[in-house]
Amino acid sequence: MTKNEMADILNEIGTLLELKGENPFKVRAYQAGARALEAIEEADLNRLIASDELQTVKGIGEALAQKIGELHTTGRLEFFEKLKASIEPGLVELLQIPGLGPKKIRALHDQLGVTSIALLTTACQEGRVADLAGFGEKTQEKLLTGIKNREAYGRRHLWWEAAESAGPIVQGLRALPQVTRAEAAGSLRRGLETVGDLDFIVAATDVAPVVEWFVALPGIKEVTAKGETKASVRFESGLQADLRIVPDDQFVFALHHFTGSKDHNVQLRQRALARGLSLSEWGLVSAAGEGTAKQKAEDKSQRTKAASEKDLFAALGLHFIPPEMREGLGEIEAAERGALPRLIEATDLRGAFHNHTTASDGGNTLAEMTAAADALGWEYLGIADHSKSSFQANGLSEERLLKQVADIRALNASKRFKTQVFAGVECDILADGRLDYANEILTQLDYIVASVHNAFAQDEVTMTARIVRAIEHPATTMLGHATGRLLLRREGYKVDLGRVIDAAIANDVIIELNANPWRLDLDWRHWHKAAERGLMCSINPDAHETAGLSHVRAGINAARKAGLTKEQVFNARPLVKVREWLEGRVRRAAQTVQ
DNA sequence: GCCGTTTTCGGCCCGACTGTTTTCAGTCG
Repeated sequence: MTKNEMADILNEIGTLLELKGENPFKVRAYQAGARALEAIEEADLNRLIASDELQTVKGIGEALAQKIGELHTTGRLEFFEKLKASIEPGLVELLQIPGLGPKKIRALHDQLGVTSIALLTTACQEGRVADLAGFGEKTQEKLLTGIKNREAYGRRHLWWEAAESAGPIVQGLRALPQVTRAEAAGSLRRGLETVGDLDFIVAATDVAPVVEWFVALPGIKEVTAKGETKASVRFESGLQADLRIVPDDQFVFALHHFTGSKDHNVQLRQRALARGLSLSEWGLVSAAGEGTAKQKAEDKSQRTKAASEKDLFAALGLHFIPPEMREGLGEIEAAERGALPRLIEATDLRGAFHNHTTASDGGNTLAEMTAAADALGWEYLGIADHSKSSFQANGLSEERLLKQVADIRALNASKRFKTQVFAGVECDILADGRLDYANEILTQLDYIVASVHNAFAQDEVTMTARIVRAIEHPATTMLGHATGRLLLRREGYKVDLGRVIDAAIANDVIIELNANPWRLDLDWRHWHKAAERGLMCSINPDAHETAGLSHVRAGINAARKAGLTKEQVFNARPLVKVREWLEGRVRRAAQTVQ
């Protein structure tokens, strides 16, 4: 059983205990244990279990260590199976309905015998829910609506699409006369690959007109909350947006609060408490004395001053933590040690590889793509059209590929653009791990992106061996989209990424961080440790048209979440260095294959 | 269930909003 499967079980235990009405802190302990488990490297985990040291991991105590050990050795957990058997399975899905938590679900179950969404629907329609204590007509109606819209409401949205929706709203808010500052916060600001809802934090001199403007935005389907400091709306698209309004001198605290993940915020508040301080979205105040943190924060003299988030972190003895890193994955400890990396920035990129043209399935010609890269100020652009086996994508025959290489050489010689074009190919990794062209073709190119485009259903051992074989090919420069996943649409193929990463490091092969907003593959969660071990990253837009070049922005988000520096990203290097490195690879490949 | 530079027991982040209530519980983030 893999560690992620074990973590899933711990999370499920948490959910089941919650439904049983268990102590919420116990529930949280299981969830925290699951996260702690996920953060351990597979190899370290085996060692920790073998040496009986799992309890040294923060968040895992005696009980969890025993349970993880049982799962690891037997693949089963008796406690879990008994727990599962003791709860109606239909109750778990009731948690998905907005407005229903464990307490209300228990009331519905105990008093009305509700054990599924179907039975709840009937009970609502017959008016029996409204008669329960703590429920009413409105609740009953809300539950019916929630059931009806469950699918659309529960859906997450691509970061890219959420950012496109949020941009105009932030601009509109900033243009209001009452607004002094406005930012989008939440997972959007953290650059997470998918976003659940939008959060807007606004500093304003007068609240009401801002709220009225917000709830009248075009495309709003319903206003779900409207109070003195916040409003919530839901758009036709299913996307929900929350607006929070604060006085200007409390803006920093609110922005921080609604940016951090739940874990990050909990950890930071615990840190504050350990220092005798209490942190909330309203301010950082002394934890001593009467009154809530909010009440104290209303008194300026009691509130720690913070003109920026940097001041807020400094008041807690921390270096500034960039928004992308605020996931509660160890960034606070790193910030305390002053060990946070200097993250790569969008302006560090000097070019990009893995871009398509009309020669295969792209929408723009070689010249148009180059002109677009030139307009972005890029020093170089790598073209990598599909190879011959990708028939569905109009993959290039040897003849067409060599023609394109000649076209690229001619374009460079013409000096029509400042941007230098590298001739490459996105070469299919065939089902047995061979590349899609003979060596004498491959060695005429500047670089090769090797990618899997078929036989996704291979088992993990076969797929891993296939990809490793492609990595070991001397002509391979980089590995394309390592898992083939499409966010919110398709799981990646099964592959042992640890072995793939080891092979890439051993063979000096780059792995791409495919920046297409649907892919973001290899996932940022794998990058930090891999890069520390020497894996080189390339942020590749996989552009199929000129506009697609801008997708590197999404890749930068992911790289920053992973804590990557510009030194760890190949296409942050200047042209001369890149050319030198690629030429060295080609020379070596030519010698090896002869 | 976890954890400890006040604690091995008694805490565990903090606040807004809604709906159902006449002072608060439940849910949500």
